[in-house]
Amino acid sequence: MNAKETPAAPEMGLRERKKLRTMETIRREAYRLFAAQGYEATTVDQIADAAEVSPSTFFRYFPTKEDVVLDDDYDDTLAAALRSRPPGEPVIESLRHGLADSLGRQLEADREDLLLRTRLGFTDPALRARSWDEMQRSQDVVAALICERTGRDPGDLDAHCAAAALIAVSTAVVRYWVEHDGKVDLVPLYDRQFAQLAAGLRL
Amino acid sequence: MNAKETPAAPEMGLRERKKLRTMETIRREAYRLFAAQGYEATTVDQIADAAEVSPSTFFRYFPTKEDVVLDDDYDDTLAAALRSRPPGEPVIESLRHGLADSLGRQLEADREDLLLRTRLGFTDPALRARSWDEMQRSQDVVAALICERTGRDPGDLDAHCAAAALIAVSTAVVRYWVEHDGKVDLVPLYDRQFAQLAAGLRL
DNA sequence: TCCCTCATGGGAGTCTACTGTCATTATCCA
DNA sequence: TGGATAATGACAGTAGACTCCCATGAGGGA
Repeated sequence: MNAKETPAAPEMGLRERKKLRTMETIRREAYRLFAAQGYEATTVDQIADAAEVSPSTFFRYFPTKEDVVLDDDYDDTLAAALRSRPPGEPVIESLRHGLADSLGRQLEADREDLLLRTRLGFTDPALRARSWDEMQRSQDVVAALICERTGRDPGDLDAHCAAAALIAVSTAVVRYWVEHDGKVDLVPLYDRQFAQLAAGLRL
Repeated sequence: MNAKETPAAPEMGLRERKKLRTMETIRREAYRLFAAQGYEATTVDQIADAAEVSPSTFFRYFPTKEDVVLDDDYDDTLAAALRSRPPGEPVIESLRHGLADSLGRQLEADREDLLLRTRLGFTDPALRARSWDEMQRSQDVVAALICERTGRDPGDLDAHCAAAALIAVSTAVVRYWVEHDGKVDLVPLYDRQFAQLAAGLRL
């Protein structure tokens, strides 16, 4: 998921403001096309056309087509959110709050955009690899937190499995949210499913 | 993961035996090259060369390069394994046995091959999308089983979250196995981690 | 205002997955 | 053994991602 671009600080010149605008336009048009036709079916030329730039310019802004859709710092956000929780708290609680916080903020800011991007991540084959990577990274962040708090060494299997379960559940919740067009409230869903996990999945 | 090809039933003619052998050769050489240079870096021409066929022939056997690495029926196997368990059993138990069975069989048959393919699925960016899909399908199979056994409707979030957690844990276990070069015993790891899940991840 | 820098467009070119066609060669069957 | 059938190879061709290069024109500083 993409961090929102810092919107045109006043102290920068026309040149840089134009560059920012161009980048935003390219990204916006790309997402629009991806949503309408799928990622693979959308060519760089189409994106460039829609954004009214040349294909050369597209590649000056984004080294590859995939990069249009990349978000490097989601797990940093998550890590930060987690670190702000009291160290004595059960990990599952920290994560519940951490996710609610970071997602909540994004939801208020960009609801439609978030929904669109998340849906793309689930539905478009070529983008699922990306989502998987993000999931893995989040999982590693959570595993690291667990190890840190409980004094295990970083490769500990228990920690990684717990992290995997937690992240998988939150992903499943988000998937449910996407499949219901964002018309359900995320946070109570999280609460319930995390509680189920803590209770040991009696099924 | 690919099902092992049924190895040349005696009743088929030379033609078909040759076809099977060609297909196996292509796949084997492809995996060898993927392991050595990565998936993206390996071209179809290289695979064809290594398998001593023309590129045309490659595409006659595999519609796309990705298909070389595809396994359509892993989740069928899983579903079958699950269905063979007594319906009264807790789902977590069924899955534990189902996975141990199906994996156990593959382990005895193709240990090295399985390790190689699984590792590729984790490490190669372009193949991770595949792995994700397989995970999702397995997850849906498990979710379906849960719904079936507990009389929920198929979209039920509780069921999907439970399935997600279970599959995520088994994936994490397999990942650990791969990262330790297959030198640890899978089954006891499964047992322990599933037990942790059932106990509610007290961390 | 003048010059410098830098974003841009255009075009030519590469690489690789993938398609389609046709002649050749190997198996199969009567 | 001979004719039908099926597998193959060679070749030409398309499409799309990505690179390189060069001319042009729009900001920006003096």
